[in-house]
Amino acid sequence: MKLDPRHLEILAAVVDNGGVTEAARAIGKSQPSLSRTITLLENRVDRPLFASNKRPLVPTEFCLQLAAEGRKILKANHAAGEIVSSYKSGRSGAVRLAGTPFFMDGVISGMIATFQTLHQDIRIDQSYCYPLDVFADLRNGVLDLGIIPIRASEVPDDMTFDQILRGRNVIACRAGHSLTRKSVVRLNDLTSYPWIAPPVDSPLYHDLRAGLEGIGVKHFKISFTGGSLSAVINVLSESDALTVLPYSVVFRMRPQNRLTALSIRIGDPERHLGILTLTNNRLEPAAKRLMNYITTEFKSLSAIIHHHEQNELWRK
Amino acid sequence: MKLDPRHLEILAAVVDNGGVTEAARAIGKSQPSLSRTITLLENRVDRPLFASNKRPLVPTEFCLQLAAEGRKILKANHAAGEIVSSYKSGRSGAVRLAGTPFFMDGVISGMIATFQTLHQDIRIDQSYCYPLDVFADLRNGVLDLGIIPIRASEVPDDMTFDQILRGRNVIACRAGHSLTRKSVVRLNDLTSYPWIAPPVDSPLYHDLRAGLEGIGVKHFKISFTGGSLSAVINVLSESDALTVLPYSVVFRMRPQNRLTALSIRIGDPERHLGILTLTNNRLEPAAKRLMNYITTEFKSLSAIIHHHEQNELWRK
DNA sequence: TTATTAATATAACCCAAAGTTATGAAGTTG
DNA sequence: CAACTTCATAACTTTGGGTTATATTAATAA
Repeated sequence: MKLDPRHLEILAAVVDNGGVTEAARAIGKSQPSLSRTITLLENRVDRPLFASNKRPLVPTEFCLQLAAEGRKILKANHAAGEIVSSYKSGRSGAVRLAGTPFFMDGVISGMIATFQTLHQDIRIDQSYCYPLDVFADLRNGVLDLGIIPIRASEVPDDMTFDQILRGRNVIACRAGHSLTRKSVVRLNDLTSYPWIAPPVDSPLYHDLRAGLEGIGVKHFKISFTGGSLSAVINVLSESDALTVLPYSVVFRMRPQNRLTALSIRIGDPERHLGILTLTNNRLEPAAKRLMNYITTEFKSLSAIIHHHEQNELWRK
Repeated sequence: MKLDPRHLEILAAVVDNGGVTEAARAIGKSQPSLSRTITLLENRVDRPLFASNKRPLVPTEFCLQLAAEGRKILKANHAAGEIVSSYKSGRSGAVRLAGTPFFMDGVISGMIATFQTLHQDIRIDQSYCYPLDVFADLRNGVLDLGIIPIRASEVPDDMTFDQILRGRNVIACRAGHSLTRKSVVRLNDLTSYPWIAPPVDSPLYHDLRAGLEGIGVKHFKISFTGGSLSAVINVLSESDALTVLPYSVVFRMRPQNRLTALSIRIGDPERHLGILTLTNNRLEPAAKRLMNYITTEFKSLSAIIHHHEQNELWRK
């Protein structure tokens, strides 16, 4: 005997409200509607649900048992509604984001941490990849947000790019490096130190080569390559090696006092950090929330960096 | 956000069966029907339930959460179905029956006890009343079965009477009463003992008066009246008093060896014990079951009584 | 009993949607 | 890329839930 779960819901409402009139008011339907549903259900189960000829409807034992099941259905259905609105409002959900490793580890992961203290029910799946992979993953739907440095002209037609930070790479070295004491850094200074290279397929690596060549540096020795940001930082801070890093990453590590940036800009000044999304793929509210959060965080980060530059770095 | 519980049921089925095709087979509907339900639900919740462009349908996190609720609904609904078929088959239910107190206590209650060991899920609401009340209670639906002694001509038009035992009242006294040793009981013998009268509004009381007057007894002293069967039995067995009881009641108490019946029939030979029901009121299967049980029990009781009469009582 | 009141049942209608079959489109697999 | 499987769409029918208006009926008061 297969029943309509809606009928059981209504039955529960009628029993719990002591009659069809009240129940109708309670669930926002008309009295005749409920009345007929009850009759229909009675026919289905081939048995009366309420004592006949009683005006404050008095449920039979049988009816009470069914109503109990109806109550369970009502409860589960309500829970489902809660889930939906929780996702709708972005209180729950899952966001899949990916980005270049050094940015992710150096800046984004910290932001994600604070974001998650605010939204425990939003799950974040973070992965690392370079622009070309981000394009592919966004397109086949395994990714919601991509955080990458890119030139405006490189943004594919089907994607939207929201810039969050002006791109700027710097040459980084350990705090207290002898180069930091020089007021002017010459090319010779750069080539005399070993270099740590980011992963070879990363934009940073490209910037390293192109940037150094751009300022006339042709030959330089690479002492270490690959690995994660923390590996690079470790090597960098324990040696006199140089590397190229996004300035924001260096800036964020300022409190640790392990590295510093030389006042030499390097890399493509047209490439900026931003969030890449599929234009036609309406974002989950949760993803939108995270995106907004990161955007505003970067706004204040930019402001602080700007302020800092005015007061300290360039005054040196 | 109010969802259709049927949609959640179907969602659960699809998730649990790994696709619409299998789910459709499982719940006995067409594949397009489920497919469209899913799309409809997706529109309602304004969010995809399955990853797009995947052929063995892969549910989203969100979908899984909703499906979990759907599973609860499915379960409750199934339980409701079980309740219905349990009532349908008469395995569960409630039976309200009433009858004259002495019959109920003396015969019926014992039968109910054994019936309930067979059907624990059938609740029995027993009460006591006399024919006129039984008529009324059957009519206003507070009673399913009435077990009363009645003449065929007295059965109301709207009721059905199924005889279960030929009526016969006897004069009862304690076992070992001096009257039992007399081969012939004369009127004088009857009037010289005190009488215990059943409740004044009972048929038995009427039988007592009418019966004694019928055989010429005009004056007799009543030493005790009212109370329940057990009170009457107690008084009867501790004294030399006489009373009128249904023979079946006396017979059933035979094993206790507390009372015995004199070989004098008394009362209305046209009035028989039977089960009274409303003709147009289809009985609950549970009630029908109890009715059948009582009927067959009485059949064997009659047979035993008959056998017993042939061999013992009337041979004295 | 009868009149009043409140609750429920019925009627007649409309429309959303569930069910169907037939068919098209899109992944998956060899 | 061809074959296969699985899902989506189209077009149509039918069920039944929603509505308002109205009739019944039970409880209550007079």
